[in-house]
Amino acid sequence: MTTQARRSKPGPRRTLTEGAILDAALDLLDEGGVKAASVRGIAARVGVAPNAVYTYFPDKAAVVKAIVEHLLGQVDLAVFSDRNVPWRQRIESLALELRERLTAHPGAVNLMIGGPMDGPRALALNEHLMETLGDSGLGAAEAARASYLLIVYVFGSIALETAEQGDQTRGTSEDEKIASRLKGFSAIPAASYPLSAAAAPIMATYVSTRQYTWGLHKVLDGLTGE
Amino acid sequence: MTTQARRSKPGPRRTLTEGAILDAALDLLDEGGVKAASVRGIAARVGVAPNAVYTYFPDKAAVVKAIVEHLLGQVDLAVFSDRNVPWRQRIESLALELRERLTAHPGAVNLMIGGPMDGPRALALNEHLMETLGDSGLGAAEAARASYLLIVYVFGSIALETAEQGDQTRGTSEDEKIASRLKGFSAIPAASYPLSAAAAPIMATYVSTRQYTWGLHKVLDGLTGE
DNA sequence: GTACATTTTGTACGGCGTACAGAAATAGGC
DNA sequence: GCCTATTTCTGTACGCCGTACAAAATGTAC
Repeated sequence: MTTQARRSKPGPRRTLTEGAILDAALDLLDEGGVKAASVRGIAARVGVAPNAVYTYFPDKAAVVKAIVEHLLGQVDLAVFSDRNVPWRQRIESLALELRERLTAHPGAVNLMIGGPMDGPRALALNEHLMETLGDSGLGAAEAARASYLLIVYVFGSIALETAEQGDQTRGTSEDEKIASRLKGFSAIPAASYPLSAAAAPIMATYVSTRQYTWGLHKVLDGLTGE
Repeated sequence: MTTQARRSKPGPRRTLTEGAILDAALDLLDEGGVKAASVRGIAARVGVAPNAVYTYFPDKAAVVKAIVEHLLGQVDLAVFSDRNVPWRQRIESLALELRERLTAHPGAVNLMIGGPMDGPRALALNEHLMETLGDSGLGAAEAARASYLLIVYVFGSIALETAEQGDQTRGTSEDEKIASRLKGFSAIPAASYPLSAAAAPIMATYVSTRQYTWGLHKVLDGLTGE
């Protein structure tokens, strides 16, 4: 160890870290939605000139990618790897965990869907899903297709859920959201859309954990042929 | 008809129509992605000053909403209402039609997911799905939940599909897209992600019609408890 | 101490959505 | 057939965005 790998670069020490930038970006995302998470906004929050951000990330797309990876990295896949737990339950727990992490930052899921999810964390998630589905007795090819179906369901659900809520303040409880939706649905003309008007109380609950798990169960039922 | 309802307003005649603006916006969306579909770009294409667009739409969000409705309006739901056709097949045909219409304009589905889909066309789609699922023997509440599950699947699939393709030129065939994806997957380190590396040929086909219908069948299987 | 690599800032460019005021064009009331 | 009210479109401008470029400040290695 004659060569000190660290402490090698010349120039002033950095005043920030990538993590601090990502944290600031997430805060802004939570407070003001996607439009608030601008490079200039991030820089202002961490107390630095706008272009200083480009020392840490080549462009804004890289920041977005890093946020996505950061969020995916927050879910500890090892927790859902206990083979003593039935595979269906492991998948359900993971799906619920993902929903919780991502709905905590509305607008974040839109960032994910904006570009390809090809980072290492996304890959690890894919790997984990295929591994778990392998335990279900599915062959390798079927497990792969099935894991993509699950990814579509999870991210599609969350994306639609946050989209339907628009810019609604984040602090509201699930019951409040449902009540607010139901109120909006009262404007549906029953003459033109009788089934929708009648189903308004159900449609209001589309953004609930119950609907999420209900749909997940149907998907899993379809996968296991039952 | 003594009262001419039309030809009533003062002021110069309009030089454009809402439709012309939407067509221009869709063209730009196809050619240059979401960023190209700017108000200024649209105005330039139809040969008008940027702010003239605001005569037809109150703001850009309204234009986006109109595009979404325009696209949804392109699918003629009546075609999928023939009760002589089994309900599963009707849903499958509709799902395929939606995918075709929306993947024809990559970036458009991101616009849909960006905000709530509460326009009349979206409502009509929901109504149609609930009606069709009613034919399957599901109760009203289950049919409502099931239709949302289908919407999540359809729009989630298309959103992920267009996202994974990034800014890939639109003209490429499905086979070319798959080949390109497979090439990219060869970079997956088999040591860290053995299952994913091995499943690369399957994962490459995630963006295919086959995967889309495969997943749809699984969802429908889950819905019918088989 | 000097040379060099690196971080941060100041400034600037082009593009965005859109607000505002004014000019041109058209309808209805007299 | 003028007058007035209303509407459409343009010119201009503001504040925001992402980011390129050059210079200043700061650190390491020789």
